Amino acid sequence: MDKPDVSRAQEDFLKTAYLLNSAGKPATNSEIAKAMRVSPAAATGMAKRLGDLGLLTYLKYQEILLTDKGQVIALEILRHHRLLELFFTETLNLPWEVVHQIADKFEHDLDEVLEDAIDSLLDSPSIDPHGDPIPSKSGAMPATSTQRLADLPARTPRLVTRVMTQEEELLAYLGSIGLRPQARVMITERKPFNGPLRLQINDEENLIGQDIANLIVVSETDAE
Amino acid sequence: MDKPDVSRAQEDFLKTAYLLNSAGKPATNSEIAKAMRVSPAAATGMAKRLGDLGLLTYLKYQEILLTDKGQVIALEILRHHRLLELFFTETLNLPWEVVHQIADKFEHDLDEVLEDAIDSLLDSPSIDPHGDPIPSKSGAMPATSTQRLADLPARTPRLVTRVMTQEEELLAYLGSIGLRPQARVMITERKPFNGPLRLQINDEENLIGQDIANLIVVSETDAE
DNA sequence: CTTGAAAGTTAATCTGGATTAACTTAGACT
DNA sequence: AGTCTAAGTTAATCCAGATTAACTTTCAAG
Repeated sequence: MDKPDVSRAQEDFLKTAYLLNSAGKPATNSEIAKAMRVSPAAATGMAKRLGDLGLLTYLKYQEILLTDKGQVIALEILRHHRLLELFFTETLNLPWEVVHQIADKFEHDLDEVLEDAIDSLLDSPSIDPHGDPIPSKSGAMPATSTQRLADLPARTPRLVTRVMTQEEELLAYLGSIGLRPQARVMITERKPFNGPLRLQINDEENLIGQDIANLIVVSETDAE
Repeated sequence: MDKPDVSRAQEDFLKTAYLLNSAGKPATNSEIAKAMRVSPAAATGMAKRLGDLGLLTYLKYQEILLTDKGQVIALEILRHHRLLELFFTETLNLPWEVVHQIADKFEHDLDEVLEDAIDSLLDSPSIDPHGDPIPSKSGAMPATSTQRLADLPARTPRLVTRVMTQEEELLAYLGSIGLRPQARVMITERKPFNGPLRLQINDEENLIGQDIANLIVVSETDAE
């Protein structure tokens, strides 16, 4: 198996395309350009290059689709990213709102020796500090719940499994009110017209808006 | 204080120049090019660019000299490198012969939050696993012994303080015979004409050649 | 004080990745 | 069907960093 030599910019592009797809959005040129904070023209150029490398299929004006080879690389980078996030929170007690940007830089340079050492230190983890699934070394993505807190009926106790944002200030806030993976949550009241939710978080009362509730993923079955 | 935005290649160049100097060699174009594994022409080009940035003084056909600003950057990178080496050996039990190449990649991306977290986890260490001094955050380089094992008189007990190679196989070998920082060493016999040395390493007998003995730095005073 | 090898520089060229500006295409809406 | 806007592409251009090939300097040794 030949592994084409891929630059960081290329890895980032593949990762971005993959993440858009897995968020249900099509990997269009403009979305990718926006996410990578480069001009649309730059994204077009990169798509062509990666198409030539056989890592994605690029057809003018069409959505970009990763090939198997491209997806393997995207998953590898994602695995690196999430392993690193967990590693840094575990070993250094760094708060969950800072590890994302750190991992973004290191993910491209994580060689296999280090990857394996981290994996075994952490006991082959399957989720990172935000609850995002960590692909296995073979490229399998662990299944995750799709139940959003925003869609949960009232008086249904659940566990938070995932918090789907990387915004630093927001994460800091959510952490401060205990809204993080493993927390027990239950909606006690829903205000009408998509109004705020009254919540119990580990037996503490709180109030959050729909936007935030939609970022919180909870377990699909009752909390024990 | 404005920090010019410096690329990895530029950081590597500055680091290389600094290391050559501190090994007593002049930072000449060819030495730098050789150490960085690029063509001499590439080194010339880089020297010009860094000269324009005010990070070194470049005069045609002359030895390269880092400016204060250039040295600050070199020391910062070196600090990152050595902190990372220590961090990875400590947290992951990685052997000392593998951490160098890993740190070479990560050193450019170590941001301050992470640097400080590592520094405090490790209790502001002043040497890395090879005994190389770790510059302080303010840029002070800890003093180190200059006594080479190769120059040590016989029957003089000392402690190994530093092992000056990054060659993987050699480090693995030296580690296997216990020749690493903190080991007690004493030369018991010197064969003539720069011949091999008979050594006691932590009370075990062994035999090494001059070349290797010259890479081993020992304490300047007797082992306790 | 010349000279020749080693060191260093310059010139031409390449590539990846980026930009802006101008043009083209797709697709929803009248 | 025609048209307007948003999305996408192309073209021209830039820069960093690299290469090879050809030239120039330096300096030690005769």
